[in-house]
Amino acid sequence: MPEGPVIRFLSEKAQVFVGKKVKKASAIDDSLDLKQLEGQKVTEIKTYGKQLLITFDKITVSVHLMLFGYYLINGKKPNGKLRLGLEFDNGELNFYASQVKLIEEPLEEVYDWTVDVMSPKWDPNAAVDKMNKLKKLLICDALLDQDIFAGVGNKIKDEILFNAKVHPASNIEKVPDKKKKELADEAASFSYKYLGWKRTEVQDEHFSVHWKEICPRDGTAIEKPKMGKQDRTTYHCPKCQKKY
DNA sequence: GGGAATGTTCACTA
DNA sequence: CTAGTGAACATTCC
Repeated sequence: MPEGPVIRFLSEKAQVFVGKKVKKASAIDDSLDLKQLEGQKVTEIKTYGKQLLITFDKITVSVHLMLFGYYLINGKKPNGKLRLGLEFDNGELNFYASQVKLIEEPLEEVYDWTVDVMSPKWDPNAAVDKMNKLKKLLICDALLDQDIFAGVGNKIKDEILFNAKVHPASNIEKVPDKKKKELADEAASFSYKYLGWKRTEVQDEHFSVHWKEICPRDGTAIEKPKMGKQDRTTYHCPKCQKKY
């Protein structure tokens, strides 16, 4: 479920709970003091990268879906392990297999929205500068770095590189700055496109390389080796994506 | 049963 | 101290 645009989509659907008071807050375990949320009014629901932030007067709940997380609005999974369940007068919001945290510090101290590719504050030039500091790493690692491209995930990474015709195993130092800027811009524009597809309930038919077998540009067989620092599956066309 | 897959953090080693 | 490695967690599907 969980790349930036998917979380943004969830956030849009969850806006119906903004301004509502939590009737009941619960979870399968009591590692978090969720009782303090009961009776509190939701002030905002927004995202930072792949995290959903539900803010209250003095506290924020952050939910990260990690790899397997999922949510249900106005529904419960029969045997699911509830990681966070919030009940309101007009419905409920339930999370499973997620990482839930309570944040008491002001959000501006915790998050830098210039790093979030879907934020109005997103700064692609700063991203280029940060990529240059990674030097010896591969470009595919840079795109997954949440301190540079918050919200970009493994699937989006593949699509960005394909659209910019850059080979994932390219050396960061060798990729020209102009091309890096193109990647940064593509990170944002692809994320918004992805969000648009989510809104029309279309799933992944719009992807060009990820999970594909043949390059839509030249018919070459797509390769998908594990690559980079994190050894992630990386779909790419060995022919039309240039290796720097 | 085994192995993957949209992700991240932390303990441990060299 | 730092960089790198491996484990851990969690779920569903084939």
